[in-house]
Amino acid sequence: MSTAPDSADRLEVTGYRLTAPRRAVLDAIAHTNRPFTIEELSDRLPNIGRATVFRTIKLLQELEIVCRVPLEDGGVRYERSRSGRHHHHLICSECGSVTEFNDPSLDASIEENATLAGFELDGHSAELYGRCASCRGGGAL
Amino acid sequence: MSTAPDSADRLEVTGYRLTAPRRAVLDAIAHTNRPFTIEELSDRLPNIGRATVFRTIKLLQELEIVCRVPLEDGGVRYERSRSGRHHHHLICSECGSVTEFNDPSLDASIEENATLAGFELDGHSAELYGRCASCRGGGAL
DNA sequence: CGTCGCATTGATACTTAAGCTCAACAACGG
DNA sequence: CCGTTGTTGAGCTTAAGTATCAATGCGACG
Ligand SMILES: [Zn+2]
Ligand SMILES: [Zn+2]
Ligand SMILES: [Zn+2]
Ligand SMILES: [Zn+2]
Repeated sequence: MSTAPDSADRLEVTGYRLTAPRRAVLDAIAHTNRPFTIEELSDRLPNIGRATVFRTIKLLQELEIVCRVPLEDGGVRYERSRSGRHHHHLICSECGSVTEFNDPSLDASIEENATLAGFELDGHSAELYGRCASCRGGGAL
Repeated sequence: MSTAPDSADRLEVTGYRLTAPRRAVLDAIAHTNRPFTIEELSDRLPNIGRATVFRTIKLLQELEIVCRVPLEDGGVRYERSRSGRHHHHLICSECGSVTEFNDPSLDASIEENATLAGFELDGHSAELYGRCASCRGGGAL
C-alpha cells in the first residue's frame, strides 16, 4: 500500500500504463488535502515535466479521480475527488476548502429545466460559493 | 433610440460616464446575438483600445448588463443579458447559443444544500450543456 | 470663459495560464 | 533482437487578462 492503490488500479484497469511519472502525480495528490493548481503540483514534482503533469491530470479527470473546481474569480483549481462520482462543490472563499455534495433533487431540477427548454442535456455544473462551517464558527458572528 | 437605451441609462444612473467608447461597446454588443469573446469584440471595434474593451465589459458585468458564460471546455464567452437579473445558462455545444433561464426551485435547492452543510452561501453558478431545441430539430434524430 | 481636478482612454509592455511540438525514450509482443 | 506503440519533457506558442502612464475629455467652480 504505497499511495492511492484504488486510483492506480483504476488507471490500469482502464488500459493506461501506470508509469513512474503517473505514479508520482497520484502520489502527490494523495498527499494533498487542499485544492491545487497545476503549477503548484508541478512545482512539487521537479522531476516530472510540466506537460506530463497536465496530461496526467487531464487523464485523471476523465477517470473521475480528480475534478476541476472553477473558482468564483474565474480561476481554476483541481481536487482529488472523494466520491469518484458525480457531485457538486461548496467552495469556501475564506479557507479555500472544497466540499463535495450530491443531491438527486438538484440534478432532477436541472434536468427538468433542460427538458422544459427542449434541450438535450449532456452535462452540467453547479458550484456554490461562500463560507464553510468552520470558517463561520471561528470568525465573526 | 440609437442602441441600448436602457443599458445606457443604467450606466449613467450608476454614476458612470457614458463616453463615446462605452457607447460604442454597448452598440456593438447590442448588435450581436451570439456570445462573443473579448477578442472578437475588440476586433469589431478597431477604434477602441483593447484595454478599454476589457474594462467596459468588466463594468457591464458588474451592472449585470453582460454576463460571463463559462463553456464546457473551460473557455469563456460573454453575452448581453436578456433579463438583467439572476439566471442560469443553457449552452448549446452545437451552435453555441446561450439561453437564460431562471428557476426559483433550483435556487432553493441550492440554498438548502448550503444550509445542510452549515455553509453561508454567497453566490453560486449553474451551467447546463447540451444541444438546443433547434439543433436537435434540424440534425439527427 | 479659464482653469483645476478627476475620470477615462489607449498604445504598449507585461503576466500568467495553458496547450502544443517533436524528438527521444520505454515498454511490450513476437 | 526489432519494430510498434504509448509516454515523456524541454521549450515554443497562444490566449486572456492586467499594469503602466502619458494624453485627453469633461464637468465644476469661480
Ligand atoms: Zn469535486
Ligand atoms: Zn449534478
Ligand atoms: Zn447570462
Ligand atoms: Zn441561481
